Amino acid sequence: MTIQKPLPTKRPTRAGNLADGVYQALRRAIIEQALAPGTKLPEDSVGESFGVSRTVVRSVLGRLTVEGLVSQQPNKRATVASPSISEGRGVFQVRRGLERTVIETLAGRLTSAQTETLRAHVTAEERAQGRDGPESIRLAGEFHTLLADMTGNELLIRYVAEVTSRCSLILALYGRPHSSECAVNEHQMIIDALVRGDEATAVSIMDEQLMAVATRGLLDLKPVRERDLKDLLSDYRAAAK
Amino acid sequence: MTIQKPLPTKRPTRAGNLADGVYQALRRAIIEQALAPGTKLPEDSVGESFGVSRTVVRSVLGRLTVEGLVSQQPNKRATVASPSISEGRGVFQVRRGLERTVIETLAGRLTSAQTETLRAHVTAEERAQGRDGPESIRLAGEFHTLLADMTGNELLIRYVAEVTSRCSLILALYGRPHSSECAVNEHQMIIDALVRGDEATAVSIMDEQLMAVATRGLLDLKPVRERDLKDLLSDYRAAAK
DNA sequence: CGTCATTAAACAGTATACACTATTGTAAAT
DNA sequence: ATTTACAATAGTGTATACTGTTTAATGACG
Repeated sequence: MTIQKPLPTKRPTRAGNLADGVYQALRRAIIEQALAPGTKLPEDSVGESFGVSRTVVRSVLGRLTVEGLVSQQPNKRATVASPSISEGRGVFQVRRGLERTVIETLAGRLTSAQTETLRAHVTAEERAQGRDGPESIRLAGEFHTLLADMTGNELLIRYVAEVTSRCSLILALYGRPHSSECAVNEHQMIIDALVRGDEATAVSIMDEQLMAVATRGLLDLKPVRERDLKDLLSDYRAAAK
Repeated sequence: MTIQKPLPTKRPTRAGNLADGVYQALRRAIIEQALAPGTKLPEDSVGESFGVSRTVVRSVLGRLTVEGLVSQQPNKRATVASPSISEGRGVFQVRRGLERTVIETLAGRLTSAQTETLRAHVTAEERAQGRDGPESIRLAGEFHTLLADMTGNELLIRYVAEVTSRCSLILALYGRPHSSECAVNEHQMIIDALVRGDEATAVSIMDEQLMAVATRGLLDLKPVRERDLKDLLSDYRAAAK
């Protein structure tokens, strides 16, 4: 039998779910670039910094890995994911398909309350437009998850949230400083089309916009930035082996 | 300090990754209905039956929960998911969108080797058509994941695999005994359209087929079957509380 | 008999211990 | 000086221990 010591400064596990909190925090940290892609995430250190044990961190890292924000390989430290450009393109392509489904589901079926919510959001976007980059970016992203939420389709919501967060990462890596002034106006047009049930128009605006972001706006630019050096080297090494 | 006992019959952890094995096994068991929807999955029992500890089981259940094959709520036992009809519809809708993206990606871009593989698969489907339900169903499903694989889009592959497996669950719950004799022919037509780059036709056949499965073929039928009884009861009990 | 309270058994959440693997630093040998 | 061997370190994989919560069983009381 094992002899136990009194556990001095240990609170007896009050909360039901530490993992969720850590998950949210870590996720935000990654999306908002507080943790740059490639950053090492040893379970111990992360655990210490959140005041939880490896068990919790481990489950969180697992979730984030599934979502593509963290990459893990066996017996190696987890790192903040740093997707390649082609992965990035792939994510954007899937996103286009998903958002089209969102639009199709919503066209002509928005309640007035929902319309109101959307218009209010666009107003907020307009207000934040001139100044404050991060805020503006966040709002632009939220427009899409907001739409997805309104479908009430649980899976669709999850997938859109996932691709949206991955796109944030990708844009941070490969996007040019800032090129989203066009968004607000188009968001307005999407809402209008949605309200009058003009599915085709809504889809085409949305698709166009995402397409633009994925190609002209961002990915085709210069992909090499400081933090990618390591990735590039590893690619070359693999090819040379 | 804690006093440790010698750990008598403990093997020193040979393998690097038990979780993957258990994951595969459990996943198959669920998809193939060896574990019916609603089956309780206590961490201890599952662990014992696979000869691993709760730690491993826990991570596996987490993964499966994300994929929608298992459902978990805090402090309750995990169960094999038993999606509602409306969830089912939602999954099918997302699936339609994803598969459309697959078709669009592939149209006019199939290599001859890929075409060969697809035709061979359809041949296998034809052979299995008359007899052996399970085999036939499995092949019909694999046609879709095979297509997805050919896109080379990692995320798309994962999503299609996920919705496909969820659809298996849903069909098992709400589908009529067997109504997939139409599939083979249409698969052939999709390949043809894909090869000659006729995106519109390929999309419409695929979409039509999935739509048919999701509405006429399956979901609108009688949703209540024996194994749902327990679920229904639990719903009522919860509502009555 | 049925209903509610009380207790016992399962079970999940979390932390920690130990085995194993990868990485890194360092010194010997060429 | 460069490479190889090996030890020390850091980190993951997994099992187990313990605490708190849910659920089932038991019994008291109406």
